[in-house]
Amino acid sequence: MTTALTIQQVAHKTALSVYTLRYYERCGLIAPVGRASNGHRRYSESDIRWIEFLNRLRLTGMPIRQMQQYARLVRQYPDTAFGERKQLLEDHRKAVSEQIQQLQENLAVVDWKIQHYSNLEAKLNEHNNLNA
Amino acid sequence: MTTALTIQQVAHKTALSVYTLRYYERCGLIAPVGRASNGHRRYSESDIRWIEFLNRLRLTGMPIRQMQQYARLVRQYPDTAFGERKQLLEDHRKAVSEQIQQLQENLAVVDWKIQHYSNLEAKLNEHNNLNA
DNA sequence: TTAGTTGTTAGAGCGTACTCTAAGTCAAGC
DNA sequence: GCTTGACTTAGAGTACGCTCTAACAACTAA
Repeated sequence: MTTALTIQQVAHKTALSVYTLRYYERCGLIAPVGRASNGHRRYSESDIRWIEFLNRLRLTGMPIRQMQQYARLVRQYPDTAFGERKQLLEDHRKAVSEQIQQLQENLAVVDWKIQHYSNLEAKLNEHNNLNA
Repeated sequence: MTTALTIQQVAHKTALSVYTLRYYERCGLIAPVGRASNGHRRYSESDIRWIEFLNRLRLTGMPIRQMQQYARLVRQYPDTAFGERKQLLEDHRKAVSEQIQQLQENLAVVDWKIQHYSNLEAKLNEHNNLNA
């Protein structure tokens, strides 16, 4: 028996809103999901795996356009053309690595500023002590 | 002699657009900049240092609201209350560190997928060789 | 039977951070 | 004097990624 989850359950499981799940389906990020007899969506395990991977891409800042391109490749050539998909992911990995690098460099400057404030505080205290 | 730069020059130097520079001034991120006799902005070196630090905050993803709060503190208490500013930066540093952590974790999953595609490609090639 | 819950759709609205437009000013060069 | 170009302003427009609304459908429990 395969578990078929409702949109609410998937929203909880993936930390995406039901709005977002429907939105992603509308714009082709998620292939049309199966339906129960009443027309309600029922997500399969493979739907959920796909959504979870999408979410990884999203959380690394991949724009929706690029996720759409990736989704298109997967659907168009399910069992071949890994190269193109791999290339897309590798380009993204490179971009994210560079972003992490940038974040670390900029964070170092913020750290420097925090240290600067610590020094100023220390001097202020010293001054107060001398005048006590 | 202090160098006083035009908005164009500052845009080049900081990699922000002239629109953005004016926008930042409008919304209080940058204190009103000095003017030439013709009303054109002239940025001082300390203006530029401030803009460059703002840019660091921006590039680490600090929202404009928070930068406004920081700017307000700096202008309100220029020579005291370092504690509050320091706290703001420390909170931000924590948030950015966690974001970097998250990015690295999610990137690891992307890496795993890339590796997966490499393996599939290798199998595909092997198969083709056997049938050659 | 009726109220309540959970879903459906198309399409409108929103928050963020810019980005651009329109109309005008000012100084320099022809 | 006139054009050109760099600037000014207030305010409108844009791109992105959701987020919500309105109107309706289907099922359940009282």
